[in-house]
Amino acid sequence: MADSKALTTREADFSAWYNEVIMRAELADYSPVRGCMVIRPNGYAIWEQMQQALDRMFKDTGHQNAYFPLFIPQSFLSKEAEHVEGFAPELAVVTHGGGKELEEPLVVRPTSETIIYAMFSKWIQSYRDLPLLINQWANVVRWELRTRLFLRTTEFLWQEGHTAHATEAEAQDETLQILNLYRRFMEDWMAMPVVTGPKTDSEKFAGAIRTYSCEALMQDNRALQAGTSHALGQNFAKAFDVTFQTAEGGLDHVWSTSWGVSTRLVGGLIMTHGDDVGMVCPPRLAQWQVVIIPIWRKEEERDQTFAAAISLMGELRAAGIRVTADYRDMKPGAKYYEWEARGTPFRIELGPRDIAASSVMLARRLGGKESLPMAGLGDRLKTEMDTMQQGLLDQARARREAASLRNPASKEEFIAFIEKNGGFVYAGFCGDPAVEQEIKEQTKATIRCLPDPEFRSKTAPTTCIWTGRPAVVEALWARAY
RNA sequence: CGGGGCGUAGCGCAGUCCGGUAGCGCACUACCUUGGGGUGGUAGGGGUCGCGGGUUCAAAUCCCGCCGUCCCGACCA
Repeated sequence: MADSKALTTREADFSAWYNEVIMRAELADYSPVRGCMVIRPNGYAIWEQMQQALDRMFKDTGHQNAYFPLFIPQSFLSKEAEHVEGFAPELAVVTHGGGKELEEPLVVRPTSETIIYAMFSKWIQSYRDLPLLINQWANVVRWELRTRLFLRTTEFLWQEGHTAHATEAEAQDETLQILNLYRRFMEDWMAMPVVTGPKTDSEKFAGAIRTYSCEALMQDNRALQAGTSHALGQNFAKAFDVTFQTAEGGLDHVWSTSWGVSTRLVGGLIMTHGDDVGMVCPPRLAQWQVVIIPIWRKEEERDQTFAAAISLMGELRAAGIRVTADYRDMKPGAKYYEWEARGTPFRIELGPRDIAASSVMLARRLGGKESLPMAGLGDRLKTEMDTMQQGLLDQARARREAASLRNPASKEEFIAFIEKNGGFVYAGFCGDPAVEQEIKEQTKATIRCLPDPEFRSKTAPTTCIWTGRPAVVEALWARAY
């Protein structure tokens, strides 16, 4: 511990680096309850920005928010066979209430399909009630064996959409519309490029007929499942008797979908953009896009500087920039380190020299410091933010491509690449269980998804993070759409 | 549940082999100093050394038991 202020580098120990970034940026903390996370104000602010952006996108596509109970009767889970089988091992169960043992235990929701479809069956009578497009912002609990801050915690915050449709085609459109919405959010707001596509049967959601996911590649070259969208077919409709009268006068079960993203996205943001100084937050999701650091030597200078900072802050806020100022009595350098660790995109240093020259010193989180005239600063900052937002996306995409292998010539090349680099391998070995098993055992690689066409190699159709002969991929892919 | 590591101040750790006054860094409190990249100084607060038992004049240290926690495997938004 020669220098307790030095951050572990990503290169040296990614996991330790990740935890240190979270602690330094004061994003989250461990709680007294094992596996549960306390989200601190800085971390929650990022989640709030995400919520606002996503919520707007949901509303724009006709979805409405609602809220359903935290407790679900245990018997509800059992109504869908695959669903209960998938979630049983990770349920938290309430057996006592009001000092008495309950007649029927209540599970704390691991996801809300069951309670929501129980309600849908009361709400839906006619094809005129469809589609029913509902979203819920909520917390859920899954008793995972091993946890990591933001990425896999016992309790987490998320958004879960649940929709019911009259036809399979319409439900399928919804599933893909949301997948695309997620992708746009992750790329445009988080500057986190993703590969989209259907999951294999073994990886799909418990109870779904098809699962689509957004897969991102982190800086340790490991994949992160950032969001999922499920086509549930009529499975839950049949289990919960969600029927409607068709336009033709018949009776049918609805076709439903469900989809969600969680606070895991905050973890993804850290692992995508963070550097050896700490967090890097894309401007569009930053609580504070700009922080003003007043600098002074003497009392009279302080008053003058504070006044200038307040005035500048007012101007920038009027221009629609999220800006704050740090008036604390600390050395400027100490403040710089703190705001950099938090990931604040831009810092404005404002001292007597700048005020005299009607200029400011602008420092970018990604590096580079220059003196700019105070006039027109708002417009300049907006340009800077656009540049940074785009730069982060480009950088992340370039990193992903550098860590991707397309069309390995042999199983051996595939295994060697994964073992050496990790990353995404677009290849085609799935369909041969023996080879799949061998790769899994030797490399711990798994099939993330069967990439949508645009992500596949131009020379040959492939799948993401391992797969096989194009023909096999084509067959799986055809079945998924 | 299998294999391994660790429990000492809020955090990170030394001390344990070889028993003898409870330590260090960061953080915190007060004052002074400093202020365009973590300023320096002085003083200070904070511990049943994970829990229980045993050996001993004497246990953070040795012995036995228990508990907690972290990492690796099975699970995973």
